[in-house]
Amino acid sequence: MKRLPDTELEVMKALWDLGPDTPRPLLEKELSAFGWASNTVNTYLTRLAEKGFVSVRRDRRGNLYTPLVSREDYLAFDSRSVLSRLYGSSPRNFVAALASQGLEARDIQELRSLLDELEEGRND
Amino acid sequence: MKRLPDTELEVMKALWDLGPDTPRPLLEKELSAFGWASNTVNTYLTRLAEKGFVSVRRDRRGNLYTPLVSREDYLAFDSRSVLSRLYGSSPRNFVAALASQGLEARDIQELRSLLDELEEGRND
DNA sequence: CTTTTAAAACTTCAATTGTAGTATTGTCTT
DNA sequence: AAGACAATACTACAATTGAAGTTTTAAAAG
Repeated sequence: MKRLPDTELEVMKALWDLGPDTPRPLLEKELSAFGWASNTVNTYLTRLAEKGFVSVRRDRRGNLYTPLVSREDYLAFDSRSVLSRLYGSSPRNFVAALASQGLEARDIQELRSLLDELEEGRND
Repeated sequence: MKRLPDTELEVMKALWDLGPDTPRPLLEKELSAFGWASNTVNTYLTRLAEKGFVSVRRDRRGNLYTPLVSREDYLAFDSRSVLSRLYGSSPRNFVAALASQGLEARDIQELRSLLDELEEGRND
């Protein structure tokens, strides 16, 4: 797997939200906030297809796009990659970097309950 | 602040480890594992200087390089940037993505004690 | 003071990314 | 079937990145 550039990632996020066999108009609507020309979205989709991240299926009225890499798989890859690049592969270091600018109480609570869940699973 | 490309980041990491006024030979030794030509390191340093990430001081025997952005500041920026790009700005989501591939018990312990420290600070 | 030479500056080059224009094609209308 | 039109494909182009070659500079050796 390879890290995707920011723009292609935004397209993937839209596709993950919209599910398989997304028609182009729907996708463009989802991405409208970026203000990209229609051709621009086209380019990103082509590149994602070349990289094996989406499949394209031809339909009478237009193409249908489907993500070939799941959000979960990409995030698993990306999060590890981030961690090793700058944080010595230590999750603690990453959260500490975040916390240096202050963390919301809610974020801390969420983390804590996630850790609880993780340890639950471990003790089965 | 702006995210740095991978190679320039490696140079910054070396400079952060070596401290201010690092002479070139020392820096290159630190980076030797990458197998870059000496000229290549030069290029990266020039770019980092243009971007305002390092300062260069001329000395009789050669240049001395000093990081202008601290590791702490860069990590604080980078960690937030990562979080917002893909994790809905939720630290929990990031750690959950990591955990989907399994987390070491030690990592969980470290996170937990970090959270404890963070809440200590908060209750002063 | 000239020569050598190591360091640093400047130049180059291909691949990737951000962005969109032009060309083509396939479908719907008449 | 011919034309209109919209959707897709192909081409373009500047900026950035990864990498290193060539030129200049300035210090050390004679």
